[in-house]
Amino acid sequence: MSPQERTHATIVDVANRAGVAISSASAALNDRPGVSPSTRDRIRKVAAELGYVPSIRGRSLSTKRAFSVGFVVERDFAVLEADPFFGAFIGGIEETLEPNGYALSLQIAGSAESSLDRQVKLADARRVDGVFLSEIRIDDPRIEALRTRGLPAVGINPDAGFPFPAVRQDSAVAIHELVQEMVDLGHRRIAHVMGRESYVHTEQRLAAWRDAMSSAKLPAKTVVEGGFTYEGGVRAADRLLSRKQRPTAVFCANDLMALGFMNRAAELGLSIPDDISVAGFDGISVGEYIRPRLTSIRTDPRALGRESARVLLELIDGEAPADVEIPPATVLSRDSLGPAPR
Amino acid sequence: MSPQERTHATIVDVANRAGVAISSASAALNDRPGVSPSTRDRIRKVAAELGYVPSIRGRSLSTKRAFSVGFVVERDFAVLEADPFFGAFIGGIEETLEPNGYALSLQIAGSAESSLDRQVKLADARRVDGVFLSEIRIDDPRIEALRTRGLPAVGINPDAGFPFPAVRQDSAVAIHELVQEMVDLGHRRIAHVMGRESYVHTEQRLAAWRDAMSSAKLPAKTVVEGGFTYEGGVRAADRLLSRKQRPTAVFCANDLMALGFMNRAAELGLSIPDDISVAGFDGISVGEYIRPRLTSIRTDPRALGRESARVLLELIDGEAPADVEIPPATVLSRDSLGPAPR
DNA sequence: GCAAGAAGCCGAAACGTTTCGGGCTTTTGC
DNA sequence: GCAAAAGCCCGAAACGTTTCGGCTTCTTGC
Repeated sequence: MSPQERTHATIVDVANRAGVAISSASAALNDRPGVSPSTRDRIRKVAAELGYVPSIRGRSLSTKRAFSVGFVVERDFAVLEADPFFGAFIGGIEETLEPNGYALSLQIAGSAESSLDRQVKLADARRVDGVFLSEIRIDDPRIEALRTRGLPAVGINPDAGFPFPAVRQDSAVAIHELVQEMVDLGHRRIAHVMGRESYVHTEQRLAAWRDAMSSAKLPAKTVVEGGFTYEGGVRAADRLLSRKQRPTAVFCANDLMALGFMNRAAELGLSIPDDISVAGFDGISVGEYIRPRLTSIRTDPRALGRESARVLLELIDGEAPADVEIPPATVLSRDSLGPAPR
Repeated sequence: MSPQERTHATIVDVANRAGVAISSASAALNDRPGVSPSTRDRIRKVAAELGYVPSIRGRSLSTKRAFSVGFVVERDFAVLEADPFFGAFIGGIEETLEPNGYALSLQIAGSAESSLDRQVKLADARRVDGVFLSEIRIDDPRIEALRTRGLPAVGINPDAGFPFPAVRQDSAVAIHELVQEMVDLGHRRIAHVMGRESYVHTEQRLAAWRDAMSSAKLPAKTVVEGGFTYEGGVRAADRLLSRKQRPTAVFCANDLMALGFMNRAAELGLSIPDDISVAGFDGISVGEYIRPRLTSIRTDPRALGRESARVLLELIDGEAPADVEIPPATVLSRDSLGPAPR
């Protein structure tokens, strides 16, 4: 069986059958002026009869548009697997893309280099009209690559000075609230398990925690890196809980690390939240399913996806969209936070 | 900023600069015969200088190929979020697609109707050369839609009689082993929490469980539906554990339901695995992170993706690939299985 | 009743590639 | 030394759209 045995009706077929020029058919079908109501109807009817659907290929070539946008996910498979951001974000993107006749070209890259490479290939082959930039690193090389190519891009939670339009969801306020909640519960030694180094969102969460600590007049010294993985959380627990003056509360930069931390703490004989309080970030559904249920910070990846796509489409249309700020993340209070032990 | 301000080098530019005809440039760059080594080199050099990358658009139109395949995911967001299949499967697809110059067009559909609709649109607009068919339903309408359109497709774990090439991973053997393990531990009343009705994989797992039970000469009567969701698992626990003669072991058709079941059982004062044994299906990483760790059945969505893409590409190339069977799923023994209470 | 304008329609070019048939030149075989 | 074959290269058509300038025909305003 050949790849395309059944041949599709083209606009030429429609035009012929309706007895008009191709240009008239095109105008009629695209709601452009210059064709009388009666011919327009006739053309429409013929098109429907023939089951005509415009070929995105011809259209692409002619309009110099791919009608497709790209998203290169750069994440370890291990992390990806337990990551809610991914699916929800894409779902949000789709909400905007679909009604606009756009499709999403998704790629998964294992490493940063390959991620850059893939992004570049998408752009150079003119496969996409624009891309989403997520999981942004400090001095991310993708930014420069995109810039020299003049490819429209939108950043998800980038830092200040980002050269493309951005969509952001503030989480600093929620982190402040969370820390304040800990303080109100009597905690004074509050540690942070930070994410993978050199990621912008790692820094953002770290900075917010630091600010919150200093607002509470507490030292923001106790930080260990957990790399956003479960195992990182386990290691962090080992490191933090072996200290003489161990923290009584821990804020982990994502839920996966919080899970690892909790499990290791339990293995070490500590009870949560009686002996130690733990909070995560992301609000993944699994946090609801474990015991104690994980207190976290709820973000809205779906809205982030929806808005990013909207901004990207505007950018592709030649507009100059302003940055978008969606409603801030909120504290998701559950059971892993308790009063500080005395 | 216009969508395409920087203009890419085309094959015409290459041909002009190299002083040859376009057809020669094309032949040279595509390793086709009919051009001397020296001119070939010259053309290649010029192409490199100009940073020439063939436009997928022009190529698509000319070759009648999209160089892109489609995958429409039809799943509730709630399920999607905690689902490992998705990310790993796509990762596997990519492993095959990327070296072959193909891209993946991903869509997420909330409902079955919309899923069909999206699939059809992808096909009719000639956006893709083929599609993956996953989460197949009994009498899935997508099959017919694909058939009438003559669009290449490959099925993931379809049932017998599926009209397109298929890639399968057997799980019946593993389910047999799992049930046998339960029997060996003294269990006699073993229940099944099945997935969402009318899905092929729901039936497959149910049938395997039934077979295993009958091999062990046990009645395969106790079945409740859990719809593949966490809440379904919770409800299943309510239903099964309120019986006078409650089961001592439960096999859930996915891990998410097993999680719900375990949590509800714990809430009802039952201890796992002392009072009741629980097993899931999928082997999601979260199963490792909860206590007790969830015994499950490990599948290999990554390999499934990799092989499906391989088969799909062959099919697109006009070959007639045979069905592929990847190594079977295995039992992932952890802590949620124990001896039957007496 | 007539010039000017508008409306409706058409033909052709353009987008970037591949492919095919056909000339020209060089090599080969005898 | 000559015909045949091979090798190299070229021009043009085709893929399916959109778009633009121009040609008719109709309407309008006076």
